[in-house]
Amino acid sequence: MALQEPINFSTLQDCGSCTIRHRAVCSRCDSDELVRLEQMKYYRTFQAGQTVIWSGDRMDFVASVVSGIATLTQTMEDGRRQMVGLLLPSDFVGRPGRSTAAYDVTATTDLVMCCFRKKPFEDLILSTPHISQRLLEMTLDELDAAREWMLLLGRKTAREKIASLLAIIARRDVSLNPRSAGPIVFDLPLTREEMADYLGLTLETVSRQVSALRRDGVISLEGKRHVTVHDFDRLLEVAGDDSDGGYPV
Amino acid sequence: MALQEPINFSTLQDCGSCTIRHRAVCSRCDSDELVRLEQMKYYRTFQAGQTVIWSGDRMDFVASVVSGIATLTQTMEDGRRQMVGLLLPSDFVGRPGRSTAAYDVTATTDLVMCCFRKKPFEDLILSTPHISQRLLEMTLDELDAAREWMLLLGRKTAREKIASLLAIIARRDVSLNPRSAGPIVFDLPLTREEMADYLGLTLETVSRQVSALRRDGVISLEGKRHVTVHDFDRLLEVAGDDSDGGYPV
DNA sequence: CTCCTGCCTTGATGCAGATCAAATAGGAAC
DNA sequence: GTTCCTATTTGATCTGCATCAAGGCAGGAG
Repeated sequence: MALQEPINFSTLQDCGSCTIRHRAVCSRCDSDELVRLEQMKYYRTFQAGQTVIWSGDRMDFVASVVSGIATLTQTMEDGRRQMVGLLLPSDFVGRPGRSTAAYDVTATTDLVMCCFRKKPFEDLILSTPHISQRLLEMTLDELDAAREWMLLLGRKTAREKIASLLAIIARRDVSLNPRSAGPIVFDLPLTREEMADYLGLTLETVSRQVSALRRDGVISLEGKRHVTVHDFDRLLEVAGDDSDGGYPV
Repeated sequence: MALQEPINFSTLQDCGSCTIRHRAVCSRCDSDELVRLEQMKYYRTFQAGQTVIWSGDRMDFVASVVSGIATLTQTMEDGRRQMVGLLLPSDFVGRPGRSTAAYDVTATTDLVMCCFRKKPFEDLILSTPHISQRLLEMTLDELDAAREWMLLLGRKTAREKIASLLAIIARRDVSLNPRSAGPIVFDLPLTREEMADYLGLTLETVSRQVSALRRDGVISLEGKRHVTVHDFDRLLEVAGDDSDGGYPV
């Protein structure tokens, strides 16, 4: 994989100019609260493919994803794997009050995380409602996302699953790089195998269904990762979602 | 189903003697906070099979399940259904800051809920960290449960799914009626169809796999609902869970 | 008592996706 | 350029669960 881009840590140090400032767990903090957070924070970087932490390992920090993408996966004894979360910039990792990791956390792209030592962070949220309220809101959002994913895993066909995943990635991409109209273009941040682990499929089925969506004109592919969605409503229709589910925002 | 048992509302009115006092969203409240909650609370009862609220409907309350069992389900346009949550006594329903229900909520047994009008409740949690902290903790637990369910839906076989569901119900039953050792006995609170909706299966497959577990001696059945688990570790093994996943507590 | 009705079981068959196997494409190292 | 090496595609076959179709059973109404 590519070498890691150099990180400008001097820029990172300043919460006020942080790229996830307005969306992360700290988004509601006032300047006093930010000062306290800045004192306990530190950055960690991981290269694509590296494991951040293994399920069951001692975990003495919590963190926000600053840039890059990480995954949460569960593994059964015989090796079956299920991804249970996709962590994007501003998403939160770890659980106050828990001492070990519940899932494997892996960097799928180069990754920068803003970490807080767990004990000071736990103390801080007891006295800082702005943080715990935001954390509650983010956790409720994750719970909704997990439940939407349960519908996908339990009831959707392979074709619908692939289309749903593409729609989620496309929606996120538009929210980061808004454009007025026209086709949505993005790079898949996941390998076929990672997509399979997320969707409860095999990588062969993923590959076949991606090819089928290309054949049917729902998407175009350049190379294996670069995707063009010509008609987002069509994609949502194929995904089995209510087509009034809202344009990507 | 049976007629609803009479509810003794005079007993219910008093938070101090409430059966879910120590586990619900109010568990950390001091007596002053309970007084404020008592002023805004009211009880609602539902008969088995009744719908509490439909997805998309306006929802101007949040609530705790006091007794009975409710389900959260999502439905696709063509009728495919997936249960995304099982609500047991002390579980919380609804989301502060959201005005409509995100899921269908249905009573599968006779049900008593302790409801709080949403606006006063939202105001209260802003000033009552005991409630919002407990709510965060409960939401994080639900998120963990949802993620465990994602592994089940995405990667487990039908047989493992059934065994997993039985293990969850058995575990809950032991936690409510602890007994030192010996077989675990309980009644299934769900029909075969509800089990299928929870597990991402058809009701026929559920029926077949329950019969198979009976044939193999993993469980015994009297009638269709009364289950005996002779060896909990054996059940966990069939469920594909780490056998050290902890004895029911 | 008999007849419903809702819930459940069991059997026969079909198919979506898994599994097994092989070929191809695109980088990176040399 | 050649040689690996990994990710991906594609093909052939298998299988677990869905689907379609009959009954069976228990409880309530008459």
